[in-house]
Amino acid sequence: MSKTANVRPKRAVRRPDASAGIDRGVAPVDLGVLPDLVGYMLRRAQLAVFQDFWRAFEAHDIRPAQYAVLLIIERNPGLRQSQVSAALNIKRANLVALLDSLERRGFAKRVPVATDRRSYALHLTDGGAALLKKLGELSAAHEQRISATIGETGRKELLRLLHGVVQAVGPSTTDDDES
Amino acid sequence: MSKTANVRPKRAVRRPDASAGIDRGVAPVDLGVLPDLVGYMLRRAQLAVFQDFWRAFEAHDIRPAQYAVLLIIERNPGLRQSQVSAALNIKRANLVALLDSLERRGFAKRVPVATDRRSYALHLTDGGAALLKKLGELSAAHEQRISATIGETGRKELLRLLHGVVQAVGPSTTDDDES
DNA sequence: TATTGTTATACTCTATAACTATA
DNA sequence: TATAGTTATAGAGTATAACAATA
Repeated sequence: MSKTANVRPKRAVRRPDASAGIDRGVAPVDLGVLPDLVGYMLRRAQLAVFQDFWRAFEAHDIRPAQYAVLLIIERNPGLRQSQVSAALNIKRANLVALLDSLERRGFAKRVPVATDRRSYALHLTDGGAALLKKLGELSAAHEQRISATIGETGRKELLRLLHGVVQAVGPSTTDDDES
Repeated sequence: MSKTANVRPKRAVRRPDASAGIDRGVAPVDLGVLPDLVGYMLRRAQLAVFQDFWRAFEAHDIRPAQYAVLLIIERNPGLRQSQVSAALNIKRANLVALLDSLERRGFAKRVPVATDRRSYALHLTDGGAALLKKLGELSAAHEQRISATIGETGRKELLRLLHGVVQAVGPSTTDDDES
């Protein structure tokens, strides 16, 4: 342990006798090892990326989880709620309101299944398909904005590393299982 | 490394001959482009890593945000709450309860500042310093668990890419500002 | 008896406004 | 007037338990 990366010389907490802490710049706070902790940087990066995503999808009032659900329904027409729940790590109970919203807004629909009247087959509406077409463009631009900062090579490498972390460190929470 | 990645028995969704679909086993859900979206993978990775972190720090009942606050106080003794707030992207209002908890448990303390009676200088207690020493070991082991999956080189590279993303895509929300 | 979708509920995080006591 | 810390509150996101209908 204690590779103790860059030990910055602690910047004196300059504090004038009156007020005016620092001219007008950034806080002189030393983050220490935090920037070297994967968890900390993952959280910061996730917040940053989600913020860009949110801004891009704001006009359509679609959030990450909703986009993921739409995408998975598009790719797997007829999917059941429990399957979406398991695939995306969303509790069955929490998926209900999300789908209610998508259905109410005319993007997705629940179709009764003749062979199993407990469940519904999920499908996109024409409006939902059209929406996804537009969102796909916004998503591509969003990804490109990321590529613009770390390069497309860096983006691919980032994805590769994230997959490695996910697969090994936390193979997802086995989802929904309750009771 | 993935030691068999213990795949839960996951009762095969045994279902009559009705809707054939796919045989037993894992969910036959196609995630489509989701695994190629940085935002989606960042979220999955963050959840996975935080889960490992949580398990590691569980015995001490310390969560990521609390650990970050303790670290930053250790590195910058005498820091004001507003500075911690700005540095860690935690709203001033939300920092109060967090510090109350750390203070109540004897890990940190608020020391009145003679020159400005509105604010407090934050310091670790001896107990807090001792705790951090122990937590540092757990944190190092936690990072090593990540290195074990993508290699120490991969971990370093991951950190580099995450920094790139954070700096360019979202230089943090300028924090607390309200009103 | 087990599963699907559902409701109700609770707990954590985060966000905003407004208050106090200082400055 | 502006700022530091605080309070209260609201909103997401996520977690569990229990129920009805169905398998």
